[in-house]
Amino acid sequence: MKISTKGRYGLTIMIDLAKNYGDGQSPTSLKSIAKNNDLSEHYLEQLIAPLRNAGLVRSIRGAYGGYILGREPGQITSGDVIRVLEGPISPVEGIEDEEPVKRQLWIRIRDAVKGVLDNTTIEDLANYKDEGEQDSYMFYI
Amino acid sequence: MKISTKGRYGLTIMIDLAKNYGDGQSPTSLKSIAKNNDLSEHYLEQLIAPLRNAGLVRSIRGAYGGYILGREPGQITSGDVIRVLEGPISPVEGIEDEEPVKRQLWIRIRDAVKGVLDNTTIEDLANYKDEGEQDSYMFYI
DNA sequence: ACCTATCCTTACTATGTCGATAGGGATTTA
DNA sequence: TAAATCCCTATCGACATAGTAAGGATAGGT
Repeated sequence: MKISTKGRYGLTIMIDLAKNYGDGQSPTSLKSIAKNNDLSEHYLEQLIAPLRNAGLVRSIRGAYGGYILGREPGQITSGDVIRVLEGPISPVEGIEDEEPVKRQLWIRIRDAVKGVLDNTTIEDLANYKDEGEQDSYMFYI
Repeated sequence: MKISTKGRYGLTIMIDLAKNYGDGQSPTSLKSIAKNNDLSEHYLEQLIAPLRNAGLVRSIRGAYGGYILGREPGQITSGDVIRVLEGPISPVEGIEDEEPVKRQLWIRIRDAVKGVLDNTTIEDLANYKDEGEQDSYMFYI
């Protein structure tokens, strides 16, 4: 029941691109994103390929190339990113094959997660300001 | 982002035990549960061991033995079962290590899933009656 | 006392995914 | 034409999943 580094690094990429969005649209290189976040550039290349295929980012090749967001940060949700990199948002494979008793449980979970992911845009994440201590009590399981 | 067969079969076991709960407390054999649900008895043995260690089921050894729920079905949540078999409910490993921007997203997802799992008891699941067509439109991703 | 049903434990295996690393090719700007 | 960048395919070690295999321990029924 975990989101892997694919989805997590994918969000990292998208948030970085969102922060650079708009200032003359000069592309951001993967190298700088990798360095910024202390990640393997080579690994990020594999993650950004599906994001490009899905139209979530556009690429500019050649020297001084890089990536820019495919549309406004407010028009891309974290659900868009997670779905591309992790597959459908669902707590089980083949939810429709489950018997009704458990199916309704999986559907409730799925809809709860969708509710969060589809209502949080990349813009929301890029603009997030840490409000301080409001989450210090949050680490119960 | 999936719940594996461990958690799913674990719920299946608990629901079966809940259905037999109360009628003289005669234990239910794993064999019958396995047959009922067309699962490998041997595999279920491995899943029920942690459930027993956690006190969610009690075992009676010997001929005519089997398992009974460790407490009333209404006092056991699906979250109890999932946590025992799948580990902590959290969309990422080490949520507290994530930077605040993404951490708040993971926390929202975690709390949404917890809300469902911790408020659905085994009794709820065992008593579920299929209401018919109310979920025929539910298979969008 | 013995047989058998059941629980209990450990070991093994096949398959797939994760999280990269390796090595190079294609394209564009200066 | 050199350098920066995107692009593509292959490979790899570690780990988890979903079992199978083999047998031991316990207790009820006869």
